[in-house]
Amino acid sequence: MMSAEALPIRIMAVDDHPIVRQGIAGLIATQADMALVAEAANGQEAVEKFRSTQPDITLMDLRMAEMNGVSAIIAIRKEFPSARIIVLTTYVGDAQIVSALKAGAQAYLLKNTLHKELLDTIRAVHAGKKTLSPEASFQLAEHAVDDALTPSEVSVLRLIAAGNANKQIAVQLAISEETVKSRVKNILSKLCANDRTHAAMIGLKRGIIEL
Amino acid sequence: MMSAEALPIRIMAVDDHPIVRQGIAGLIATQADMALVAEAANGQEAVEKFRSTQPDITLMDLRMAEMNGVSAIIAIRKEFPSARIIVLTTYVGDAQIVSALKAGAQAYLLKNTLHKELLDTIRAVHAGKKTLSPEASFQLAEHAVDDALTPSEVSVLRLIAAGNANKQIAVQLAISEETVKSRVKNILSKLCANDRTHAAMIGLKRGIIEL
DNA sequence: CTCAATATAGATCAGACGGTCTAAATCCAA
DNA sequence: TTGGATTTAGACCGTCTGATCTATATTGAG
Repeated sequence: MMSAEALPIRIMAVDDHPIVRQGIAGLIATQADMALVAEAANGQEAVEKFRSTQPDITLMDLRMAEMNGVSAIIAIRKEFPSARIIVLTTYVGDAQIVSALKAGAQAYLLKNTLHKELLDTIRAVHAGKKTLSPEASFQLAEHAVDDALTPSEVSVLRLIAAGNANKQIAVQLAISEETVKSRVKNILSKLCANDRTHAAMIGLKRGIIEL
Repeated sequence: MMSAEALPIRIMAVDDHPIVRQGIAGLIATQADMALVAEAANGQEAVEKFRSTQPDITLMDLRMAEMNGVSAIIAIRKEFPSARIIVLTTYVGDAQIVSALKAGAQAYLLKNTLHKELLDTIRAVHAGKKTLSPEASFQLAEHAVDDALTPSEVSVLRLIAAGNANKQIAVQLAISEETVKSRVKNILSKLCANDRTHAAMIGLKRGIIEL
């Protein structure tokens, strides 16, 4: 039989904002069954700290300098396949949610989540469950699976957003202008965009490309 | 002569993320000369709470639902012209910084600010000084004053970003298509953009328009 | 292995876009 | 009130864009 004072859930917080880490630390401190054992300000640090402390649960932001959250999740789970990671971030679009879950995140929470929901999720994931916040699920449901852009379409979209004409894109990707046009056509169709500008904005909103 | 135990600096935190407010609360709690007297999750709440508590210093995020930070600053300073407000936000572009300062903010800090710098700024602003974080100053210095878009140019840029053609923009703004073209020309020139798509992205990056 | 999806490439064409030039009405500040 | 900025509007023109159509090579999944 387990002791009444079981081992606390060991947690690492990864976020580039000191204030957010402070907030997580304060929240965890009020919970008897949890302990904050590490903090990291970017993905690189997160991987190193994970190695040295091996927390039960990692709270991970996605937008960070040095190494973004998705890359950090991939790196950590490559070394520690059983790592349990909860993404805790502001709205970044359905494409980012998909990437994070594919990379091996167990849960996805938005930062405007209430304290109780965050604590519940930590305990649920520690117990082996997978969860998605209602908002995240909604974002995913909004877009059918088949409207995902192919990698080469994404590369074209990125160059469109940077202000390149089809001809310039063709040169940079070493393909013909006609091919670029084909991809643009597909992009507009998949994203339901009126024109290339609209497509770039939708790509941003959905997290397919970054600013 | 003042007592050794002077009145603490009364602070309000405005941010739509509970975790950030928790972080600010935790930080303030460690300082003997400060006290958190109010919290608000959006601009609307911020105005109401300001009325009832009249804090010495308000820490204000910019991106919030209901009422954004700039509107809240304007509303608060209309009623209380001596209100001292520190903007505490993630990078949102030079245009937003200008708006916030014009609205009457005394200081502008990025959320990746270290705790010490935030505390220093609170004390400095409470003592009547105005400060800008180095990053904010840099963002401002990057763009000359004369490359600011006029209000009508901004309205065109917003419609460009929404995926409208010049003809559609003309109808929506009740002006001729030639006029729209004139504005587009000015926008491209002022923002140093290759095309309308590039202009929309730059507008976003600089906080001239929102997603 | 086979089917479907993807990447590639081309022709054609109307319409949209962006550059250049001009110019009048309005409005605000010096 | 006078000059400067803004807003409005137009002509002209070459280029780019997006729609439609076709068609082959490659690749990955079943």
